[in-house]
Amino acid sequence: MSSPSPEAAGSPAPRVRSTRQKAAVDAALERIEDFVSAQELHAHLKEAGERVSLATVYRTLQQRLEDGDVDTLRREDGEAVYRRCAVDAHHHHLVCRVCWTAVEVTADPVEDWAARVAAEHGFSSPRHTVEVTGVCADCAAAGRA
Amino acid sequence: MSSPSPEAAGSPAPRVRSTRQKAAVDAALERIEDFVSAQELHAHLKEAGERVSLATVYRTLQQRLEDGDVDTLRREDGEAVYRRCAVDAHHHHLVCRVCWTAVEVTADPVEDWAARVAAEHGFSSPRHTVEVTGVCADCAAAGRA
DNA sequence: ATAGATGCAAACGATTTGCAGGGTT
DNA sequence: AACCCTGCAAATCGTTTGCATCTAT
Repeated sequence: MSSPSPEAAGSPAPRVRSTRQKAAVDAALERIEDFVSAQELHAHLKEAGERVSLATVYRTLQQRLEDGDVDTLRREDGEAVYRRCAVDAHHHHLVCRVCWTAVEVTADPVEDWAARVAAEHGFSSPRHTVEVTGVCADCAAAGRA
Repeated sequence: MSSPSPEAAGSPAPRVRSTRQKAAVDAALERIEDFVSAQELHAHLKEAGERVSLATVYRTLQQRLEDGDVDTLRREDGEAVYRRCAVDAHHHHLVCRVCWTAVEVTADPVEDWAARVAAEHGFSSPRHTVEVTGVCADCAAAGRA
């Protein structure tokens, strides 16, 4: 369902071109350490004199996302925010009980909770196991639930 | 900054009315255990023959949210999903790896986290397993660690 | 009778996309 | 020259809101 991997035969070389606007977006992402929305990033660029259309900002962010160069998450109001990727913490898996598809998820709240309860009860060297399963959207839609 | 608390003098009684549509929304929230978006909830109602406008569903959910009757979070695509604040406090155990002493602990943060990650990724019927182990204070003191 | 509630449709704000022209390779 | 990329505007989509009407109280 993703990354069909490179081409089979002698295929068309790097099909992605480097342009002024992409460089501008990358530079901005580099400069801004926090999470920013596409709109905010666009405003930053405009303010800096960089002329890049909002559509291009969205398209570039989408690309960076696919390439795993940026992280994204939703703000409470639903706006998506991005940040250049800083690979971190250990994660757990959310597994579909039907097709066994697994999604990586971070479990910071759980790590914290585990450490806390252990500490609260005087336990040392805490260790934990966490497993979350469910029925993924595809399987549910296909009635495979 | 909120809930100005009841009225000072002899003021206008309960200003919120109970209506057929609010009851329908509440019933649906009661019936549906997982997180649902306003649109989905609206579809459920329509399918069940309940006639409630989408706008009213949104307004009612907003109210329930302000009253703290429902939880909300954003799905990956930015759509907001809601769930009646069910405090189904089931508990887990903290086990000593040396003497197998077990302590009951509540894991609300974990329950919430599990439900949240499942919802955020479109998984339904979430289920989870959590195990925390460590070395209890006694065993550690006795050098049995 | 009165003020809150509802339905409908228009308004909104974020994000996406079709299309024609422009720039990179 | 070939094809990707960009800009612009129109289209989507979830959610909010104005307004006339309805109804619980």
